Amino acid sequence: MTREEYADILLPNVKHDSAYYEKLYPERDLKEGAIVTRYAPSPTGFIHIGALYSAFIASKMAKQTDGVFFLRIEDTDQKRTVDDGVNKIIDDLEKFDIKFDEGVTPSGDKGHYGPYTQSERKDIYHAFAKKLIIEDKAYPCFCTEEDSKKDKEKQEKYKDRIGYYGRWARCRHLTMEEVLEKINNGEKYIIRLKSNGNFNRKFKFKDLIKGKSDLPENDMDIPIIKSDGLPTYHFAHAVDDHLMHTTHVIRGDEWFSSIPIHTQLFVMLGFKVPKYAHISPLMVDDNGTRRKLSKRKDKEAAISFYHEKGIPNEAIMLYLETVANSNFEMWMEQNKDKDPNEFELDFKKMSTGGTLFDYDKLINISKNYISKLKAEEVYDLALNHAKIYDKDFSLLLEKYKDYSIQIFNIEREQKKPRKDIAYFGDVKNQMWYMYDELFNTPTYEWQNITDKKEIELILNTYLNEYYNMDDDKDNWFKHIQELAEKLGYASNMKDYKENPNNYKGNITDISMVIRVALTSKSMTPDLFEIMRLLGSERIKERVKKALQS
RNA sequence: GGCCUGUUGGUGAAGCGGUUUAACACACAUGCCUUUCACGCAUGCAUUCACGAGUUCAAAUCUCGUACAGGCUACCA
Repeated sequence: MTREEYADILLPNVKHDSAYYEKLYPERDLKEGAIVTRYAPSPTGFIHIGALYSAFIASKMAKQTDGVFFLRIEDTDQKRTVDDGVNKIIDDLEKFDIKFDEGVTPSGDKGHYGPYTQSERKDIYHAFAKKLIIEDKAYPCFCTEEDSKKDKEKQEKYKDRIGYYGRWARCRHLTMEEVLEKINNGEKYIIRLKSNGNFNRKFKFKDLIKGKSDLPENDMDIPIIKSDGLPTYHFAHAVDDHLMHTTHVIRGDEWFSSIPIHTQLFVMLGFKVPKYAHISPLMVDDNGTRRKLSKRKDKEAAISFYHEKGIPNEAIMLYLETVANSNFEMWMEQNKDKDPNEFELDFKKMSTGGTLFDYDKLINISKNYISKLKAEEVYDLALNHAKIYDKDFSLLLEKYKDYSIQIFNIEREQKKPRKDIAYFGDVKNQMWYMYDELFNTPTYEWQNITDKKEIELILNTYLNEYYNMDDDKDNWFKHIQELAEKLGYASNMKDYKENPNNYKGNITDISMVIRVALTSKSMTPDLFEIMRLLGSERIKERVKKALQS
């Protein structure tokens, strides 16, 4: 029996041979230096921030070199795949403006290097596995789970390296006849690589991010085709990235230790080894120790967490970019007029250790981002957020649209805008008192002056003698100063600081009484603007209300 | 257990053999400015780069050992 016939029995019904597929996927016609890379998730549900991070880096690298970025779905583990998982991934990434040049889309594949879903490429993997069998670089293995468990126990006992290799690779030396007999008996099998590596020999490897290192050769006869006929990750990676002409494999650093397997697979298959860039993971502090951000344990791993808070997607991207390349922030500072997209990411500037996910920093970036938006943009975004997470508040925003925009415009759209909205979930908390519907039973935060009589005196004197709704800001302030003087308060801080004993208090006390009476809060944006928006009717009403409380 | 990788302040980091008294940003603290808060401005916050030894005229930067942390060690990706 020839090896071809033998391979046919092991992997029957393969329509084409590997040469056929090699021809089907020709070299890409791209300019020098163009990066062809991919995002290759398993469809296991929502996308988390770590995945978003690597998808972003990969997409940006392709874009800035006029390369190709494609989406490949790695669904070779059928137990883990989730219904509609693919659409969720595409949806999520779209929100962050990450788009694919080719690959899986909701309406089918796009591009000439498909299919882009691994479960649809079974015939292709089998063609290449057959090639390996014919060349005596792969063989069937009939070991059961029981067998490998026993071997593992022995290996542990004798302190031997754990795994299926060398003398432990018992099916490696089965003769063709023995194999055929087992198949006739109906025994199940997988296909394993016949490794030619020597664990005690090292080879030099250069990762684009991690730099140079010496790695031991792989000597494990790793599975390449599972008993369900689907390939393992390693094998699919080699076949797909070769056929799809991926130039750079950009992925999470948990794959780094599989490099010996992957380079070996490429070489044994006769493929050119691609360049690798292993991204270090985002970490969290878990009671003093750091660990990788976990989809299951950490609420901040889910994209929905930020969505719920109302942190703009753009701010998240800005944050991820500063984590990716720490010189990004400085670049932004020096190129204020430029689009952040013009910044070029550099593998060499990516950190090699795990980065602690810094929520404070994200908030700061978000705050700065929102402060630069126009009032109307803030209104739209706040409304969108409220529509989902605070229906009642969204109704108010819609009912008083112009009024709300004016509130958002206080101390905004100027050189040094107010930075008080960190995320849209916080908007109501900052401006609820501007809506009568929400100003029902406020708790007044009186400061310094708490004596009811004094408060009453200040407010009444102000309303009766100094308040003029038509005042501009200068006159308005002048009137407050006059009020202060009349009641024995210092009208400017300098005088007060020189002789504090000459006064009952100072102008800040007077303003505070008015501020708290009108809003109940001691911290608000500019009082003059607030009063202008409230209007004289409501000012009078609110003063009355405050005095009754 | 084995094999890799990493370790610069509260955090992210820059620096990678000599003008570095270790950039910059976040956080924190104080002061100034301001009718409050915020903004802005100023100042402070690592005498030292996990620890130990070595190489060198010179080390955060090179070498080795130790400790700690992370990853991999599946017919999961």
